[in-house]
Amino acid sequence: MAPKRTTVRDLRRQNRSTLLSTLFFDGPLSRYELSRRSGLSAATVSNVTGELVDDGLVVEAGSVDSDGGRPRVLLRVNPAFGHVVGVDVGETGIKVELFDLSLTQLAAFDHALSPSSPAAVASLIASAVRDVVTSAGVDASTVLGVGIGVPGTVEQGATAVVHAPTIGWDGVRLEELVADASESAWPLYVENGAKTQGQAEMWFGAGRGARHVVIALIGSGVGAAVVTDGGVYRGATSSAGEWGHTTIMYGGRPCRCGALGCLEAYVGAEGILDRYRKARGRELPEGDEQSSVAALIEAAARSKTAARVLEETAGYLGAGIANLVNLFNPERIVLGGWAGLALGAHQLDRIVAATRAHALRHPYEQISIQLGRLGPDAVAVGAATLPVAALLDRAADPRKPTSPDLSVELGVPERSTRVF
Amino acid sequence: MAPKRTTVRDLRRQNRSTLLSTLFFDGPLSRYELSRRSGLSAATVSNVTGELVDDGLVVEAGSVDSDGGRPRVLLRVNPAFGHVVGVDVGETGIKVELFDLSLTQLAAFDHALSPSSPAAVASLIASAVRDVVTSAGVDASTVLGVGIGVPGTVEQGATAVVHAPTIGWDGVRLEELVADASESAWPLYVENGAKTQGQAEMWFGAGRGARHVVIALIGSGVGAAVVTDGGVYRGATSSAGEWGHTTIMYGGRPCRCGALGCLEAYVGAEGILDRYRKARGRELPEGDEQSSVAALIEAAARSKTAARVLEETAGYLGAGIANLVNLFNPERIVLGGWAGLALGAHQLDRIVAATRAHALRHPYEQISIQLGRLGPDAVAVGAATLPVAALLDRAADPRKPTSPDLSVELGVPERSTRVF
DNA sequence: AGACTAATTTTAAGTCGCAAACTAAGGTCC
DNA sequence: GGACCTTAGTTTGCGACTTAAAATTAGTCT
Repeated sequence: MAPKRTTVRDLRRQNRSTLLSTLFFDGPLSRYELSRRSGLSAATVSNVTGELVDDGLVVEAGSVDSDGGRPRVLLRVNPAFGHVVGVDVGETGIKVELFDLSLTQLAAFDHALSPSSPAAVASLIASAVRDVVTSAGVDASTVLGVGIGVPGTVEQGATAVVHAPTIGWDGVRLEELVADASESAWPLYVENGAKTQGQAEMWFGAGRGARHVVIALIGSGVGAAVVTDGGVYRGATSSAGEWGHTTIMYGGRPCRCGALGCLEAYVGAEGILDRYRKARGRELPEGDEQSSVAALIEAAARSKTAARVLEETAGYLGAGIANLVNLFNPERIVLGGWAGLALGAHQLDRIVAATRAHALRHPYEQISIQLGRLGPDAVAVGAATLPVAALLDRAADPRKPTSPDLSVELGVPERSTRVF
Repeated sequence: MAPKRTTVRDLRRQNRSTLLSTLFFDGPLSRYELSRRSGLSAATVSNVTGELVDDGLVVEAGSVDSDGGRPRVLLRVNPAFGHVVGVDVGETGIKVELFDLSLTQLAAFDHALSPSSPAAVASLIASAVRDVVTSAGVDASTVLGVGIGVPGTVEQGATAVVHAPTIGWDGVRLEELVADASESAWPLYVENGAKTQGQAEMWFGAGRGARHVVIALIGSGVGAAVVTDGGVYRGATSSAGEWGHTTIMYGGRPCRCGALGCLEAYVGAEGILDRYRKARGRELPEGDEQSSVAALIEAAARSKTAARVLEETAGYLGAGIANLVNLFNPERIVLGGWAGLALGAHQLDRIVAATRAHALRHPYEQISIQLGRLGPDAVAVGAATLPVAALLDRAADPRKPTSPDLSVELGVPERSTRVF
């Protein structure tokens, strides 16, 4: 409630952050160009970049002719300033990947995960992170933080609390568990996997350049990451964006969440296959969800039943997307997730048509609907962006608190929420 | 795209704004208390408030004993610093109200409005504003701005463009039309009526103190104002929050927007009455929508049909609210609009139960569902808050551009978007 | 009246960004 | 090859800002 005070020190912090972020996203730039883009005077740019270079965050990267004058010296974020780790906790396994600051992958580990206690998962995460760091020959002290994407909602507070019904977690203090299981005191960032995947699409995929985007993710379940004004929208307790459990057919099919008529019950892989099974009147061939959905799409070329199920799916999905369009008025919709990409590849026209039929004309005219561009590693990459976002936001090593006294006074360790 | 530069001047502006806003919302406060709340040093508070007093924005307001020391001098926003006008453009008439800076109503005019051209409406607005100002004996030069709430979406840009299908407006540049029809050059703020009403509930009604709120408005149509992080959410082109036209029953009742199964077709007054008509099998007695809905609610005590229609309505409405809960994860839902208040008064328990049935447990547990507290003037009051918000945001007379050169350079006149 | 307390104001110091002057590093022209 | 131009980046001097500490002000208590 207390409005945040603004001191003269925040100026510099903010300008550091602005310049560092610009360098990060828009590649090597000269000081001159930085001045032009940020509106800051050349003098200030010179000062601030000087500091950033002294701190090792930024390095010079060659120079470029300048139409008959002193050549411009290019600056860029130092990829070797530090490393970040992204963890994707899935329902059947965990992925751990190590990146440098430019999010170039240096090493990756996969671990199968049989259902086990949160503490066991936490200690697996801790040891896998340590392994991936040592296996890449990276000095542990250069790791700036570890981002963890989990399949459930994450309450951000003094410590992150995870609710993930699909893996039986309810109120798991994952951040504490992992910290206890680790020897190193790397900052941990726990976030919903759909949100980390969305962030990855924003930074490196189909969301680049836009400020209002909804990334719709369809796999076995259905979720969404809502980006408003360039930042992932979290709501009051970080569980915003539960698109899969919005009602699209009042009184309709039962959903695994217990309610009736959720979107997920119609367009989630499980829902699609179940509808196909019913329409077909007999069991599907054996196989996991991904291959069954692929088989369904392939069958649509010959089978009227399969084609009709897919058409209906496109209709439901379009209506669901239209709801997002009407409520959030984004400039772009990104359709992702393995099932979303599969459906999109064969039914995008139909999906778009159904969206148009259900959305209001004005917000509909603003959007473009695109397929996601990132592969199955997007959750881990997105998780790894979390410590990077903290770095860009503070323009300083995220491991050192800006002002220890203040954070004690506030009671809650400050954590970045803006990401872009 | 260009990140905003921050200069040392912005510091003072921001601190002025912080202190002025604190005084506005939290009533008379001493400098000492301001220092405590803002975190600013006593010296800065003294400096800044001194300026604000010199500028006439703030006045002293008595003093309070201080347990045996120098008494605290209370400060408050000067209600007489200026006046603001709120206009509610409805489908059947316009309301124009004049307020002082503390949003105390000084005068009000109502005009019936038969369907007429946008230009005619604009000139009626212009003359009604002039009339209400002169009739209250207020000096025209003290009017800080005019807020206009309209029944449609408003694209905010260089000039506001209104799309309001219910009154036949499509792409009306209302701001320009009103400016042309006025002699005075008061700043105009055009905004969707649901959003202004939501803002009124946030400042003075059931939304006070919360930062993530959805104000659901049910009248003849259905809309919502979504407040995220204390500010009204607008989306990419300001048409966010079109809750009424989200699909809740795929393939269901036709809606006046042309789509099938919109929430509005089920819980908007028109939709309710139409469903009642069909359930009853014969025409309803003559009467306008408001009295017909009142009659329906009254009939529910005796008539099973009427009771069932209301129950069903509560069910649909609860599912619609649950969608808002799942997507936005607010801390509070405010149910408003004349039909919303009428339904809420008699069916709140049922609505809450239906919401619980359709929402995910975690976000559901965060919310409280309340009835709106403001009456039919809320749209006009909310419209009048727009120039006040601009004043608080800039902590300076909103009629004078902060820096004319800069706004020319930017191409677009800066307009406040944060409101709280 | 004098001591004491607590709210403001004044003062001195340090930070910040900016405009203008200045330096660096290259090219062009003769 | 040297005078001169062009463009990039740095240094300098200045005004604006916040802060901590000291001073002042305005009451209460004995």
